[in-house]
Amino acid sequence: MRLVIARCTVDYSGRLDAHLPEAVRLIMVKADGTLAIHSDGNASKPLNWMVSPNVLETSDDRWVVSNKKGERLTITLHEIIQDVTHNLGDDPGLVKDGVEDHLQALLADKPWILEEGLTLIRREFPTDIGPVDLLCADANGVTVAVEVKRRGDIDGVEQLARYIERLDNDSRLAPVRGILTAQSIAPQAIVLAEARGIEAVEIDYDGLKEAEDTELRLFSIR
Amino acid sequence: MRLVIARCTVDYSGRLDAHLPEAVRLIMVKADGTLAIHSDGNASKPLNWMVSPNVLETSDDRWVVSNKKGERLTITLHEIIQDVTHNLGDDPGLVKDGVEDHLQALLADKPWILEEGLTLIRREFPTDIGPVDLLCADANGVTVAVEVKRRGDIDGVEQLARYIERLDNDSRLAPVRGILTAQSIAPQAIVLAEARGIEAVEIDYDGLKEAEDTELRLFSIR
DNA sequence: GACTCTATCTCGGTA
DNA sequence: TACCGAGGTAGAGTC
Repeated sequence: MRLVIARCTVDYSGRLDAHLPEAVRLIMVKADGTLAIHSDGNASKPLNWMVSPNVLETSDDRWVVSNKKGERLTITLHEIIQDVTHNLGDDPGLVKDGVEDHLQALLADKPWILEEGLTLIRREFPTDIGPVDLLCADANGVTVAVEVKRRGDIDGVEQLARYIERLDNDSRLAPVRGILTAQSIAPQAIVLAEARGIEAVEIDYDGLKEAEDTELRLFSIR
Repeated sequence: MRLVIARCTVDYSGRLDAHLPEAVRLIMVKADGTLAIHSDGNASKPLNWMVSPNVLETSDDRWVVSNKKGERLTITLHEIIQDVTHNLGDDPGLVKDGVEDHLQALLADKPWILEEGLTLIRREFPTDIGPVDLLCADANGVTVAVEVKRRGDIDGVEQLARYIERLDNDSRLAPVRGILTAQSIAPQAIVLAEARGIEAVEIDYDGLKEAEDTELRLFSIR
C-alpha cells in the first residue's frame, strides 16, 4: 500500500463528471491498484476513487488512472508532502455473523421453526421479478412464500406481497400464503403485513444458533 | 489525519458481529474522529470502520471506539510499524455533474422528449406521501406523473404506483397515467411497470446534454 | 432527531 | 460477463 499526502487537484470523468479544487489530501493506492482520495473531515467515504482493475500512469506531477469502461481519474500533484509504501501482505479477511444469509440458511434447514409442519420446496425460488427467499409447503400442502430479513420493515412486506401476487398467477402453486420473518419486526411492518394477509414471525437468531450448536454436539463429533 | 500501519486484530460488535484475525493493516483516523481499517487488497471499502461522532479510548496496545448507538470497535495492536499525523486542513469539496437532479431539470425543461405533446404542470408536485418528480399533462390533457431515476428499478415502479394511487384520489387530476424514465431500466422493473399499467421510457442523458449544448450554441451567445 | 431517497454506491451471488 | 439484491449501506436533504 502506497500512501501519498499531497496538495492536489482531481478530475473524474465516467459515470458522472466531478472535480476537486486544490487542497491537501491523502492518496491511497492499494496493492491491487485500487486508488482512493481522502480528505480529513466530514466523510468516511473517499472524495474520489477508482477500483481495480485499472491502469495507473504516473509522471512527476500528474497521475492518470483509467479503466476499461472509459472512466478516467486525473490527479494533478502540486506538492508532495509525504510518500510512503508498505507491504501489508494478504489479509485473512473478515468473519461476519448475524446477517440475512445465515438466517436464511438456518431456516432453509429447519423451516418448521416458523410453523409446525412447514417443509422446504426450494431456496431462492425464481420469479420474473426476483427470487423468493424460501418457497415452502405447509402441513396442508398449501404453498407458503417466506421472506427472510435481518430486520422486518415495510419494504420487506411490500417485497413479499409482490412475490405472492406473482406466484398466485401460477396455477400449480396458487393459492400462496406469505410469512415475513426477522429477528425483529417494526410495528408498522406488522400492521401492513396484517392488512396484506401476511404473517409476521420474529425469530430468536441467537437462540437458534445455540440450539444448532447443542444439536451438533449431540449428533456429531467435533 | 493520523495514519497507523500496524499488525492488529479487530472486533466489531453492533449492527452485526465481526472479527478480523491478526494481520498488518492501515488504521486511518480522520480529524472528526472517523476511523477506518484498510487491508491492502480486493476491496475499496474498509474492512471495519466507525464514523463520527464516536469516542476513542487508547492505551498502548488497545484502542476502543464506541458510539451512542452501542456499537463498539476494539483494535488490539500487536506491532506498530508506522504512525504519522498530518494536518490536511479543510477541503473545498466535490463538484458533481450528471446525477438524477440534472436529469430531472432537463426533463422539466423539455418534457416532450418523453412523449409528444407532454407539458409540465409542476416539478416536485407534493402529495401526502412525498413529492412527484414531474407532474405533466399529455396532448389530450390527461395528467401524467413522471418518476425520474438515474437507473430504473422495481423500487421506482412501486414509488410511482403509490404516487398515482394518491393522485387518483384527487378529482381535479384523475385519471392519472404514469411514466418511469431513466438512463437504463431493469427488465424486472419493465415487467412490473407493465403489470401496473405504467410506461417505462429510457432516455440518453449524454445525447440530451449534447443537444442542449447545440441548442445553446444556436440560440444564445456564450 | 427521524424519515426519505440517491449513489461513480460496494459487494457477493447466480444465471 | 451481466444482472440482482443486501448492506454495520453512507450521505444529503427535508420535516
